[in-house]
Amino acid sequence: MSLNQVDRQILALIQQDASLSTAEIADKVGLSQSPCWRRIAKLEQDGYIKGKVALLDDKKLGFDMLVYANVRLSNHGRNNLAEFEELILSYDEVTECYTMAGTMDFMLRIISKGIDGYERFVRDNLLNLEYVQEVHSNVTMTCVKRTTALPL
Amino acid sequence: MSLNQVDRQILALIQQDASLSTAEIADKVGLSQSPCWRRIAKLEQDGYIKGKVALLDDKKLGFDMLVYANVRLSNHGRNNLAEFEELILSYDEVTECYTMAGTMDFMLRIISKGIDGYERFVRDNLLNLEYVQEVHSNVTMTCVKRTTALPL
DNA sequence: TATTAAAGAGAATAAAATTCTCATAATTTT
DNA sequence: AAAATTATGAGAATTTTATTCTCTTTAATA
Repeated sequence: MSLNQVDRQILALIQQDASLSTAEIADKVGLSQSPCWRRIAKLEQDGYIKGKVALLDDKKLGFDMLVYANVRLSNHGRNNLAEFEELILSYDEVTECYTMAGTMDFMLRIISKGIDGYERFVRDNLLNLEYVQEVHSNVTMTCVKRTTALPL
Repeated sequence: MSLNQVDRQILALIQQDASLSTAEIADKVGLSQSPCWRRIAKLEQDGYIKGKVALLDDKKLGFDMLVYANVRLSNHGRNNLAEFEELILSYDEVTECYTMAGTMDFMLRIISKGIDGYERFVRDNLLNLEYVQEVHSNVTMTCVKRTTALPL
């Protein structure tokens, strides 16, 4: 099952604004409402659309600290990767986590309230773990751009 | 204007799933539909909710390459920050961009199709610029976690 | 060329969003 | 403390949107 041009257009639209009505979308892509609706339903069914979410204003809610932290585990820790990853999933402050090519590190995106909030998180939840060998914090200053949209 | 417990609950819910109906949300937070709707409307009005978007499956759409690139500008480039940032905004492959504390670098989150897609992007759009001094690519391997939700 | 499968249009229905009116509780003012 | 104002909730009414259905057209296949 593959996507045609209209499908891509639909995806491009709703990844920017999921509050568009199917009628509006239909209009923009040159379809009538019901087939447009069916396409969207199919895109969800087939898993192209993972979900719809509201994006909140982090600054306004007090989250003024955004840090990308590189975490290096000890040899011992590498045998408990599953455990570490479970923990990461449970920490709401960690909004993203990747393993990196080259190094044996994890990169974490950590959002918190103030430097103190960040320090508390790192101390209590990362340095805490015996198998965490090193945490290197890369603090962001200004957000120039941030979008969830893919370059379709 | 400040948020009460119910407002926070509402935000916590819709940042996870924006397809919930106001009736469902109302139910979960212990309100009836209309006041719940009004709260949500106010949260939008007041800017706590920046928007609603559909999250797409990047892998499924062919975006299998995710890189965090550190970009260092020359002295000359630092006098054209505005121009550089404008460009960044125009590149759909760059989904995030921050200036970093400490260094005078930018950190870019770049999503593309394959190594070749990435290389093409960097060559054509970054190395291209005379005032870009250095691009350091940090390639991600596995995505352990990724959410847009704030730790409310 | 006949036949089947995909995909679109438009109308009908169901569900949800939005608005309105009224009641209650909290807060402020006198 | 009483009166008045404001904020917030409930429920019904209305409008809009999502969803389903039927029919037609187009495209693909035998």
